Amino acid sequence: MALNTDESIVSLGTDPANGSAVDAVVRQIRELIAEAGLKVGDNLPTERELCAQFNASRNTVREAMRILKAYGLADVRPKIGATITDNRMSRAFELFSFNTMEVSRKTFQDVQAFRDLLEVGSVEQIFNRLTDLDLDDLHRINGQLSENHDLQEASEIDFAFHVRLVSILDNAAILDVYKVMKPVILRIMQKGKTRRTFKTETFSEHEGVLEALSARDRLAFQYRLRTHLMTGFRNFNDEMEAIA
Amino acid sequence: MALNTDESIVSLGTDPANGSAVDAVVRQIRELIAEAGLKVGDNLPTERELCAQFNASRNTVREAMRILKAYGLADVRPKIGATITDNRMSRAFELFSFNTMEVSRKTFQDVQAFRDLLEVGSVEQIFNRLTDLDLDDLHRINGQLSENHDLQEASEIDFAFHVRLVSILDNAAILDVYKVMKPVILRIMQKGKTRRTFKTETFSEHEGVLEALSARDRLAFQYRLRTHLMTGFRNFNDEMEAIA
DNA sequence: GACGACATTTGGTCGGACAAATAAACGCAA
DNA sequence: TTGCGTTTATTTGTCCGACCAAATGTCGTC
Repeated sequence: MALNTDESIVSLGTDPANGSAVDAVVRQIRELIAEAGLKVGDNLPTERELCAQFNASRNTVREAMRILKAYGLADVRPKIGATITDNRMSRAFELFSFNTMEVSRKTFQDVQAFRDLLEVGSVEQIFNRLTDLDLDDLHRINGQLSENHDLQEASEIDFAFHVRLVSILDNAAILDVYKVMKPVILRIMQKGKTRRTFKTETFSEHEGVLEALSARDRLAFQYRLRTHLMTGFRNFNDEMEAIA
Repeated sequence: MALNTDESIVSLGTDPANGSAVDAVVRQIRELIAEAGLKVGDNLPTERELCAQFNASRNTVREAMRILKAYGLADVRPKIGATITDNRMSRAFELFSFNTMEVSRKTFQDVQAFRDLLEVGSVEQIFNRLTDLDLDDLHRINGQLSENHDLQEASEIDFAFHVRLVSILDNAAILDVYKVMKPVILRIMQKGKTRRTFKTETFSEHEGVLEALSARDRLAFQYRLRTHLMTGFRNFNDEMEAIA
C-alpha cells in the first residue's frame, strides 16, 4: 500500500489562493510557451517533465493538457508528445457541433438581441456608407438563397447575407465578433426551418430589407430587419413548445 | 504493492475501435444527456457513478469532465457535483482572447464605434431594465474613480463602470464581447489621459451619465454617453498628432 | 424544536502501475 | 558502407487506490 506518510510530499488539496492546481498548471504552461517563445509546431516538454517543473502530479498535468487540447492549443500524440497548434477557430465550431445539446434559450435570446443592436441599431451608419456595390452584393447573395441547397448550405448563405450587411459598417471589431459567433448564429438560423423556409420566407424577408435599403427608407429597413430577426424567435418558441 | 495480477480486471488500454477511452466517456455523457432529456441546470451523476456506469476509471471520467468544462457544457463544483450549463459562447470568445491587438487608429475607431452601438444604442433596453441597485452600483464604482489611483487602476475602474452599465442588459453575449475586448478598451481609456484626468473629467462625465439615468432622461443619457466616448477619441487624435 | 458534534458524500490531488505505440538505437547481411 | 529488420527505451493512455478539504446530512443533547 502506498500511503502519503511523508508530510513533505503530502499536500494541500485545492490551492486556496489560486484556484485549482490544474488551472495553475494551465497558466504555467501558457507562461512557459510565452517565455520560451515557442511557436506552432514546437514540442512541449513531456508530461513527466512538466510534473517535475510545476511540482504537480501527472494526473493534474494530464487534466491541464486536456484543457489545452480542448482549446485547440495543443495536439497530443502517444509517444510523440504534445506539440503546439492553433486550431482555435475550428474548435469554436466544434463547440456547437454537439447535436445532443441545443443552443439554450437564453443564448438564443442574447444573440438575437445582440444582432438586433448591431444590425438594426446601426441604421444611420449603414445608410451613410451604403453604396451600389453593397446592394449588388447583397442581392447576389440573397439570390443564391432561392436556389436549391441543404439546410447547412442555406444557413451559410443566410449568414453571409448578414455578414455582408454588417460589413458595410467597415468595422473590423464588429466583423470579428460576428465571425466568432458564426456557429451559434448558424444553429439559430436553422432552428425551426426547412430547406423550403429559406427559399421562400427568409428569401422574401431579405428582399424586403434590400428594398428598404434601395429606397433609403430607414424606418422600413429597421422594421423589416427587426421583424426578420424576430421570426427566428417565433420559430424557437414553436419548436420548444412542440418538444414540451 | 498493488499490482494488476488479475487478468479479469487487467484491461485494455486504448480502445482500438472508438478512439480513446476519454472520448468514449465524453460521447457517452452526451448520449446520457440526450437520452435522459437533461436540461441546463440539471445535475449530472457523480464522478463515481459515471465510473460505474461507463466502466471507466475515475481519472478517465475526470479528463472527460475537463473537456466538457472546457467546452462550457458543464460546471463542476466541489461537493456539489457537475451541473449542465451552456457557456459555449463565452468559451468561443475566450478562444480568441489571446490576441493582443495593437491599438491602431482604425482599431480605436472601430472599438469605440462598437461601444457606441452597444451602450448608446441600447438605451431603450437599459431604461426598461434599470433598477435602483444598478444606480447604486454605478455610483459606488464611479466614486472609486475620484480616489487616488495609478493609471492602470483608474482605467480598470473606468472599465468596470462601463461593464456594470452594459450588465444592465442581462445579455451574456454582449458581456462576453466586452470582456474579450477588455485589454483593448483599457489601452484606449489610458490614451491621452493622466491620473488627474480620470479623477476630474472622466468622473464628471460618468456622473453626468448617471444623472441622466436617474432622471430617466433618454436623450440626455445618449448625448452624454456619446460625448463621453467621443472625448476619448479627441484624446487619441491629440496624441497621434503629437507623435507625428 | 434548536443547535452543535459527528459521519457521509464528493470533487481535487497524488503516486504508482501496466498497456500500447513509436522513435531511436542496434545488429546483421548484402 | 549501406539498407533493413529487430530490439530497446521512451512516452502517452488508462487504471487503481488513497488522502484531503469542504459541503452536506444525521443524530443526539439540551
